[in-house]
Amino acid sequence: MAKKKPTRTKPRRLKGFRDIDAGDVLARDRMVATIRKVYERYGYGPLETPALEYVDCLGKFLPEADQPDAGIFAFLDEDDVWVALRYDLTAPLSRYVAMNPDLPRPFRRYQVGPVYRVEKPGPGRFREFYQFDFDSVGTNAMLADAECCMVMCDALEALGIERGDYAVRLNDRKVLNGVLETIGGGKELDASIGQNVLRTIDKLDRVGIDGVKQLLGGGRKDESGDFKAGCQLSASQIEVVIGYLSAVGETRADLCDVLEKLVGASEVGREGVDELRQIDVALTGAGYCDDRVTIDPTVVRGLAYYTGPVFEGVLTFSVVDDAGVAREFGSVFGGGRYDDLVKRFTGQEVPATGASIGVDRLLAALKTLGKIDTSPTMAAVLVTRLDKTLNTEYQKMVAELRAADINAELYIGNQAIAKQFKYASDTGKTVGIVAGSDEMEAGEVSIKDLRLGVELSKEIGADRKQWLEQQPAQFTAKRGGLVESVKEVLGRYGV
RNA sequence: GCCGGUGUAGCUCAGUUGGUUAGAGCACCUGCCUGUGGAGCAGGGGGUCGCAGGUUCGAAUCUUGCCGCCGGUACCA
Repeated sequence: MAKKKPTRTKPRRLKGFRDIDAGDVLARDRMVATIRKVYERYGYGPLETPALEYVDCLGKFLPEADQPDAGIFAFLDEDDVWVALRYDLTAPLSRYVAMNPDLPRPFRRYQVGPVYRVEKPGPGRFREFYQFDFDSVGTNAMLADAECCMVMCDALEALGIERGDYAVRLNDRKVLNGVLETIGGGKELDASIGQNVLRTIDKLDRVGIDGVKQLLGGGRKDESGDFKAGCQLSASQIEVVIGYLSAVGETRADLCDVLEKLVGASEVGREGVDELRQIDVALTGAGYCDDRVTIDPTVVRGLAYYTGPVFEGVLTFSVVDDAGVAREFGSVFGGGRYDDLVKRFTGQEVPATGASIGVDRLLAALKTLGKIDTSPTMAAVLVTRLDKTLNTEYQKMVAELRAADINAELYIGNQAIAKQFKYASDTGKTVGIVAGSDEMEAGEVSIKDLRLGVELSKEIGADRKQWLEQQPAQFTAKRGGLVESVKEVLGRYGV
């Protein structure tokens, strides 16, 4: 008879979710700390809201279907009410503002945390990911939007990304809408067609200008032979859109002049251009010129809730993708003005504007640039336990080191000394301390430079015995000089 | 969601036209070496061949369905 198999639980992880190891957590914390300082320098303060919200407050409840929108993680709570994990930090912010009408306005806050979406995971794309937002609620002044652009610039520069390696690109949804009005012949274009046109413009960087032309018209067949139906615009309408997308100007102000002509008689269009002009003036006044912030008619930023200016921070240096093609790293910041978000709670217009960092993407960028420390270990010193009857003494040693603000770990496993050194090595320690009866009698400790040791070990030949006797990376110190000696070794590596 | 690829040990992969007990390298563990990380040598653990069904005397291999992963596409607050 076959042995009965124990039923074991298979370790599994939810699709699109990640375990984040020490190096990445620490790197992310360092990055977040740097950005937080920039936000605070502008006067933004922190806010935390819960990960779970009532679905209707997130604005994703479908009353007809009597259930939440697909695309969010939702469940019925114990009272049979739909509850969901937040899918961004902006919806909770508007809920918070609506619940706290006495907040001084403009209300300015930053928030960092994980958000959740039920989407197909892809490269660099997860179902749980971090966002880091800052927003100003309660002002319709374009100064606020201009400031968002400045904050993005400052944050990227604070992270060590050099001017020229990034750009903030600015546009205005009202200008986009003005163009749609124009091709509608003065009348409002059918909403779904308008959406489709915006979606198509959003694809510009992937399908190119010719692809956009095809998608605006009859449709497009891609490399795989897949056919995608187009927006069915007329040739003259397409021309207007393409003309708009190709608009250029020497400066932001020049481009505004060009855009003004393109939107023609459209009132929203003119309004949008006027907003861009105000932002330009504010930015120029603050010294943020065209080398950092440009107006880019191709920026759409999804179909979201944006009502006015939209902007994105992109990294312009190129990276080689998996296919071996060099391409721009892409967008790491995105944001814009959303004037209608609080209204659904209070009925009052509460103008707001802000931006959000894709934390994971930006972190990936910093890693490829080598601009972030990803060293995983927190510990610097391992005190080994050669002789288990000396535990008290070992504990004194780590206590002394810790009191001197040195990260010190006492080996708490049960392995022999050889394994202890391997452990020290595997966990990235810089210094190993050994003290057996020999040392104790002499009032000494042995201190080993583990990093030097690993270098020297490369030269060991067959003569292991001699190597062991000499221990060139090791020296003895007076027991009383423990802290000082450890500091000396750590100092060699700037730890 | 749709299209394509793929799934064998912790990792990277072999596994010939279906045929004994499924292999290698790396990693891991033990010993040589009970006071020192590497190398070497010797040994060891670890796989219901993604899951379920079908064909067959016999399936990792052929077949169907499902799932996961990777890539593209759609969507993207």
